[in-house]
Amino acid sequence: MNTSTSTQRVLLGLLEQAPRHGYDLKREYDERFPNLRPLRFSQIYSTLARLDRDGLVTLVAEGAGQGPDRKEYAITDSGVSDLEQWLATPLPVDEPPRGELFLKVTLALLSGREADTVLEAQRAVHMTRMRELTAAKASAVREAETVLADYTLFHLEADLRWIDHTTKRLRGLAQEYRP
Amino acid sequence: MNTSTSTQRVLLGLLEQAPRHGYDLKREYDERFPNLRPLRFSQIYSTLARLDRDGLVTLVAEGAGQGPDRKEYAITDSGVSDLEQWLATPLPVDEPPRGELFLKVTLALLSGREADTVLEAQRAVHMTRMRELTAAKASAVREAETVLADYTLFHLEADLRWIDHTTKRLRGLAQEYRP
DNA sequence: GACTGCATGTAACGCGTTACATGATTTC
DNA sequence: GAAATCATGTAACGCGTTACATGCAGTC
Repeated sequence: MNTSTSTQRVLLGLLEQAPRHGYDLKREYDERFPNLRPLRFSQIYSTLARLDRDGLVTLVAEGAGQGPDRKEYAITDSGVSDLEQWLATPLPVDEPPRGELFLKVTLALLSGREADTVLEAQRAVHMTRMRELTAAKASAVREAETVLADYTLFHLEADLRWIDHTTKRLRGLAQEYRP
Repeated sequence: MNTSTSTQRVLLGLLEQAPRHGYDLKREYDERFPNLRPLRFSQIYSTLARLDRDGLVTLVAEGAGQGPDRKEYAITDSGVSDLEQWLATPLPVDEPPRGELFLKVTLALLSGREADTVLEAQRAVHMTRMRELTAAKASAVREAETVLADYTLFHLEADLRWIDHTTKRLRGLAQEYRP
């Protein structure tokens, strides 16, 4: 079962700590990962349903508890080994990039538009965002926040380097596309 | 109409050069962007159908030509302005990251597993991939290839920096998660 | 007659988003 | 009694993937 994604694994990881129902999972996710891509309720419930169907998770209690009916799920053995395997396997690094910025530049050049301004505009947005993030990082309370901010900052920097690098090569690229 | 994605825009961009049918679009994409995420036929056809439905593209000829029936599409005025707006608008840069590696480290720490080995394993994979890409870049024929390789290389480097950076902070993070 | 290449799709599924529906309990 | 919070979902859609279906034309 190597098909599931990191969303499924987060839920498995949280359920490994203790059985929980969907609402609690959502709250704990929001609390622990406020700066990661948010998870909606609907996504949590549908992901739980799939995990259940695939035997990585089991319904251990239903209807009990205060308030409306709740469904408490627990991780299964096969869920634990799935999680373990995920942790042990590095992220794939050989996937071809989406290259949205590259696409923009290429399509601009192909159609004889100004690719320069595309890169300049992106550069400005990146600079602004880096300043924001640097400020946010300085006032961060938890170390996890700064570590995550650094992740984004490093990649924004990588983009900036590429933007500058590519700006210098625009003439050569243009010739390649319109010979 | 700001909803469409870069896949839609690539097709629009190619169709702006000349009307084409799906099969040709696929071939031209493969030729021009062999190192980007591949587009399947099914995706091209369904994307074309959506573009048609949204008025960004129009069917200009059907059935004509040698071989089986073909459907030739042309970009519309509204398609051109969509493309232009896409080129003029920088990529959003304020979206929260997916942070898969961050998630792995966090979940490892939460469950008392070795987060160190997670980062080490990832580091090794990254190093290997960087060597491969550097070699590929050296033997690249087109400048577009090297520019795209640089994009990936810069981001692999950013990941590596983050991996090293985070490795040094593991103790602090661990304390934060298990107080 | 079989195979390859050309050309177009459909079906089913995964994952994600937005919007909506349903009820029960707690609080004012 | 109204409103907020708790808790669970469904429906419809977008985009992407894999697998499968169809049928024509030219080649061996």
